[in-house]
Amino acid sequence: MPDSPPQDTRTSDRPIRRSRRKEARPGELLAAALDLFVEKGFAATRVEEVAQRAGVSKGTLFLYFPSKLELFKAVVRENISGRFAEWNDKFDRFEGNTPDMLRYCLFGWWERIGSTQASGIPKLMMSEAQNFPELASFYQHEVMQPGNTLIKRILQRGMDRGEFRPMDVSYGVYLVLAPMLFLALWKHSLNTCCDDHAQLDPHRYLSAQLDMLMHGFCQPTTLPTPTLEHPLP
Amino acid sequence: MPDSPPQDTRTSDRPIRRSRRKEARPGELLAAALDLFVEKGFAATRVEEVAQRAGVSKGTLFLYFPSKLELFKAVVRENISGRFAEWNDKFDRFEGNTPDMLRYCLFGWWERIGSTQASGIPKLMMSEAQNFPELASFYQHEVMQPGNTLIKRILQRGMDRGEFRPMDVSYGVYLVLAPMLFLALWKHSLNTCCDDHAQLDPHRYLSAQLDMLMHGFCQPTTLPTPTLEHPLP
Amino acid sequence: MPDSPPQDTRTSDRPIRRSRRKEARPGELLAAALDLFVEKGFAATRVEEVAQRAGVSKGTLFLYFPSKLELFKAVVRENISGRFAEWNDKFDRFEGNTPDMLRYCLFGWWERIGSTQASGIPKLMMSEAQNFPELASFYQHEVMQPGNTLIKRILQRGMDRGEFRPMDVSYGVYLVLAPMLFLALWKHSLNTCCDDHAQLDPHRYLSAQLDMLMHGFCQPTTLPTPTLEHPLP
Amino acid sequence: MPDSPPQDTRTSDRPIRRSRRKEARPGELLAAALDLFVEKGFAATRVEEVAQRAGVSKGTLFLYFPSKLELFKAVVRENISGRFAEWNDKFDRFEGNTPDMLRYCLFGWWERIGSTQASGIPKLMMSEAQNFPELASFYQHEVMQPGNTLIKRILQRGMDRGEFRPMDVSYGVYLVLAPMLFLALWKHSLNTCCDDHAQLDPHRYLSAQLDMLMHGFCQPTTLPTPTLEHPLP
DNA sequence: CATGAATGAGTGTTCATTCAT
DNA sequence: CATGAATGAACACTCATTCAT
Repeated sequence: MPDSPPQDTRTSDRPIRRSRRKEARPGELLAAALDLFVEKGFAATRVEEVAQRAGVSKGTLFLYFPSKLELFKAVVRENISGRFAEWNDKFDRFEGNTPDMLRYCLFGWWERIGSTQASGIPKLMMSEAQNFPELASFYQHEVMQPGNTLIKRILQRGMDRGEFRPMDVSYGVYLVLAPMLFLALWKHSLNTCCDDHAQLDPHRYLSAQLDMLMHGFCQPTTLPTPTLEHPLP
Repeated sequence: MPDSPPQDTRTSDRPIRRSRRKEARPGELLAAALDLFVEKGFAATRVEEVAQRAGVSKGTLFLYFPSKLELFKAVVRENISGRFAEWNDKFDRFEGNTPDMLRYCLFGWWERIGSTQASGIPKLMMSEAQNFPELASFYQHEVMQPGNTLIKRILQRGMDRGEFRPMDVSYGVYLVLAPMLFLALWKHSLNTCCDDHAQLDPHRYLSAQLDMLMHGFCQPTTLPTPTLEHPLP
Repeated sequence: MPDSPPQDTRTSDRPIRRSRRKEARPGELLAAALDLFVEKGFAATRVEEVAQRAGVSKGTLFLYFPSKLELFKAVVRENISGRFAEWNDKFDRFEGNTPDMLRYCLFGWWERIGSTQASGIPKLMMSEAQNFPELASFYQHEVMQPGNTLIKRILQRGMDRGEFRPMDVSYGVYLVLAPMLFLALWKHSLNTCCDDHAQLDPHRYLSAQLDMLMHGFCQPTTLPTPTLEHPLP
Repeated sequence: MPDSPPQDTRTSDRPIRRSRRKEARPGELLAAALDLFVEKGFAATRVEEVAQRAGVSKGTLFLYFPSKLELFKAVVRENISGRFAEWNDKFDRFEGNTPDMLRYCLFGWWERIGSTQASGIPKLMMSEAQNFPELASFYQHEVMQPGNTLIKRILQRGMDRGEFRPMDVSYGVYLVLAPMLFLALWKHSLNTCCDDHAQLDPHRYLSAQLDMLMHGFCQPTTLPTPTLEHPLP
């Protein structure tokens, strides 16, 4: 998410439409593609529908993205991988205790990704990875590895500072990912599958899961005060 | 742990030659279909490949199943919905305390479904439900509803017997489903996505999750002794 | 060009239509494909048109040939490469003098290939080889090499028997190919380009070219009596 | 052998700036187009690539040539048809004997066209003519007819002067064209098809073919001394 | 009962041509 | 003059489903 490019300054004397076009087209296509990929999956999404929803023709789409696969990669970069730089930065500058850091991380994820359409991408990958090896390896390198590394760094920090008990971080990662994954799936699949749409309050769910995690992770001395006495209403 | 296979009892009263034919073909087809649906998903599985793997021709498949969709339904019935009768039975006859019942339920699920190919079906539904509404409503009625009902009955039993605190069962259901879902996804997608194949021991994972659940569900007095002091190695 | 396969003997008691179908479909497709490839070239020929002309649907074509490229290869094998075995055989058993052999070779080529649609294939390759490398290497291995080898064997035989002067056979090959190529091009392109359709009698043209060749190739002693005093009417 | 380039004389009387612009762009485009048309054929050449190679945008190309087809026509005019005026002139002023004239004609063709990229155009027409009727008729009128007429005039001159035997000129034309065509094809296709790149020396090939032709065309009295005793090394 | 040949609608991608800037 | 963004028709190939044998 770089700021708007500095060209804008010398753009000022040019007609606005032209310069905005240059930004607008791919953006609209990426948004349409995100929606459709999340709704239907990679294979079932037709490029023509993406183009239509973005208000352009099929040919125009291929002007900006050389293939459906590259379009998908661009969607992932725009919505997920692009965020890791910022998050790693935040990690480096964070000064509080590690349980707070973990809490901050999960809630931050919810704000930026989990609560948006982007949370549909992990769901999508679950099923399409097998059928599109190139997609799988792309996602592995650009999302899973940086994400896992970030979580592992948090867990390691906790252990280094004596806040967390010694643990196998590559296992701990799963325990952190599980609630995120569940929320994403719930948002994009479960609630449309289940007829009684029990309202699952994401913040409360995350809080409860964090509390549970802390019981497993933390030394008794640093166990944070549970925000909620018990996670069930 | 699983009972002796129930087929034997049912088989005795059927004429042997005819009935075995009728079972044999569909049985092989269902097995092949389960494998392929789980591996590739519903849409990406080609009926011809199912037929080939079962050793019959494409035409023969359509002799037994009028469409790809019906084939899928049959797979689900064979592997999941067919089990609910037995489980509801067990529930009715269960005499122990409810935490044990929940534990028994999760581990039983793991033995019969979670550890088998059948656990790929929920993963599959996550993505295909949106594209095949008839599939979604079928799965909703034949799997989600009976499953949720069963879990709700357990939770309700716990509350009725004073073992569980009062709770919103339609929310509690999610907390029970979450670890099952996570294990299924881990088995069928995550471990193939993640490069460092951290060994996730399903039994230990289920135990740990159960302990966490119990902290949330149980009255302090009935809180079961945690099997593991802490869930991390 | 193998004989009809021996299965035919046990076919006798089967309904004729079925067994003939098995032969008929690919045959009709190959014929239609030959016509269209020769008329329009490889790239410009649409598989759907091939199918239509053969009286089947597009899908059926792909039932017999996995791709347009393989269809083309099959056309070439059916019409050209398949003949080389027979010709090499004839060469081995030929007992006359070499000038006669060469004459026999050129006229034989005209009867079997030159005068048929198949003579359009070399023309086609001239232009498509650059754009379809796989096609080029296929043609190189299955047509050019065997063909050139056959001609070189003839030239070598002539030299070995003292009928031909010593020569560089890889150059001599071109002199033999040139009139064949010209006839093929004339048949498939030139006569449609030229408005005055001067009738070029292929037999007379070949005879004249052969006489010219013999003046170059032969020892004065074996120079065959020119069939025509001079090649021009 | 070629004269000093005639452009210089024509250029002197034109205003420099404007005309150079007008020539420069189309000139680069025509050169790029010739290369690509010859390499890939008419249909397979993309106008965008032509523009790129000429260093201009696709839109600019269409500024100078209203369509791909007109671009091709311009290429042909620039490289082939434009030469006929000069050649007819030379014919009118030629004073030597007709066999020499024919020899001069063939070698002149080789210098100006055969040895350049332009010799790829006849090859190209062989295949594309069928698919682009407008192209075929253009080529027919602007190249084939003038070319054939020129050759016919030479043959007729030979007959009129008693140097050549009486012949059907519309057939004789083919005998003159054949070696030119073969050389052009060899240059642009055959040598890239054949694995053993036998070096074909164009001058020697033309000489040999001319000698052969003379045996057919000439009255014994005017039969020119063969330049080479026999055409094979 | 079993086969496998036949179908045809559907999809990702290319490219000549147009036109607003 | 020059650009390059936009278009949309075209095409190879796939696959669930049917049906004659």
